[in-house]
Amino acid sequence: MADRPLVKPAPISGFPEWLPEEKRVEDRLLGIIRRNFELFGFTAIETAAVERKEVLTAKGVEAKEIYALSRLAAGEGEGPDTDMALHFDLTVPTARYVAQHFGRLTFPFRRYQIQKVWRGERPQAGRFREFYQCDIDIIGNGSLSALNDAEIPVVIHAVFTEMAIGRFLIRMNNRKLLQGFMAGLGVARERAVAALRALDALDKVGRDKVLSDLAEQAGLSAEAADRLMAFVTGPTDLDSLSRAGVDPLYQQGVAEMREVIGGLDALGMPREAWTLDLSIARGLDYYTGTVYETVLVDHPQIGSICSGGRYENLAETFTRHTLPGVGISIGLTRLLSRLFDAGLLIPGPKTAATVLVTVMDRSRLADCLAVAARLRAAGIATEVFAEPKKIGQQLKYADQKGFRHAVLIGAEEAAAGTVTLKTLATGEQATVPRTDLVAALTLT
RNA sequence: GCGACUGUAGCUCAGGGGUAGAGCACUCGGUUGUGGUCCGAGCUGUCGUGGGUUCGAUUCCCAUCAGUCGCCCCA
Repeated sequence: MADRPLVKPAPISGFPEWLPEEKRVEDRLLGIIRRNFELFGFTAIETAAVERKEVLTAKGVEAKEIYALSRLAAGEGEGPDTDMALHFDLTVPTARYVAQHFGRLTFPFRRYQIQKVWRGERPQAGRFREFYQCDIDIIGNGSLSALNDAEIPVVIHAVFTEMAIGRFLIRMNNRKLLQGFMAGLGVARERAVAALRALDALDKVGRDKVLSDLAEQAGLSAEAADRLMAFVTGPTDLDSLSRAGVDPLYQQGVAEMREVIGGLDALGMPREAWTLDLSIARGLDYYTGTVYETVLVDHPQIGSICSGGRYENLAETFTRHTLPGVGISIGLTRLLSRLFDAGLLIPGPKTAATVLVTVMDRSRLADCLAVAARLRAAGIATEVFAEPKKIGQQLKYADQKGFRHAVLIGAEEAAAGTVTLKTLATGEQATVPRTDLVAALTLT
């Protein structure tokens, strides 16, 4: 037996696995997300874990980010390769889904989607190769009102408020402001992309570094870089913004922003929950208007926990219909791992049950099982300790797993038709008639 | 793709050319039906893998694999 070779159980980097008490926390957060998404009228869909490679690469995503599928061995006359790969986000599958089912969907289409995605990246702190994304998107047919851009952060606000993980801030911007402002400065389009990327790092690397990046990597003149920096760090009230540029694209951005802010106020979004931050650019270049990024105010090192934006034509690679959309994604796995690391979330019980029925005397096992059955029928999650061990060990088990109550049934209780109900946290014990046990547990 | 660091008990880690140790965890006990504290006893290892140097390697060297943390990019 000792000589039997073992396969060493080892973690695979970037594929997190939670312990039961951690998974319970994840499920609780998933429940909050799902409930709030539905509260705003988003309906769940699920797409396959795999897509055809040509679907995933249509948007110019780097191929090394994508895990492709192959079989370990090929059958007769065929190769091991397939044309399938694991999806790396939920936006591309949704675009394909919407184009594919266009005729049977009703627009504006509001869906939410909570699934794992896979990315062929090098893992590091808070960065995984398998993780949950929790997406909402609203997709219009031909057009989509800016009121939708306002509703998205309101949903996110509801989610994070209920999660109670500390103060958070939803930072918003509109890409047309940056792009229009740069057009006004005479910055060429291909340089603007590099400039947006440099700007996005502002609060990470600081003003001086961004200025030098704007000059060296985006090729902006010193004057253009200075004016861009002054704009981005300048006043963000709508009147100031309106005066800051005359480019048509810029003015369109101001108008959209005005509509979004009006919508936020009308929807009852608290002013302190969001801010207009002109440095938010977001890396993905399919965003064309509003962009969002959410951070925990007291833990900026955690980084963005939720981000998204508006795209003018979501499914252009799959259909000739014009389908504008706006959406956002919560990176739940990153959020969870960082909240655990920061001690902002502390795992609780290791069991889904609240009551452990102990077995003191094996000859009375049937009694114990009957009590458990009655509790379960009343909707109280209950476990029976089935191993022949001493009562002390059974209580130790109850303590370690985090049950709230233990039920003890010995000779005295059996004779009197009662049980002893012990509250583990306090050690308090009460003698309760069996017929009152459900009521006693429901009250506490 | 680039760089730095780390692989020794279930976990966190110490050690060091003569086949290994601590703390925690775990198991049992401290008599009858009571957990979290305390005390006692016990169990646990191909020292990541392969090769080289050596009388001898877990220890030194090389390679490899794995992991952690940065950069890039992003959730």
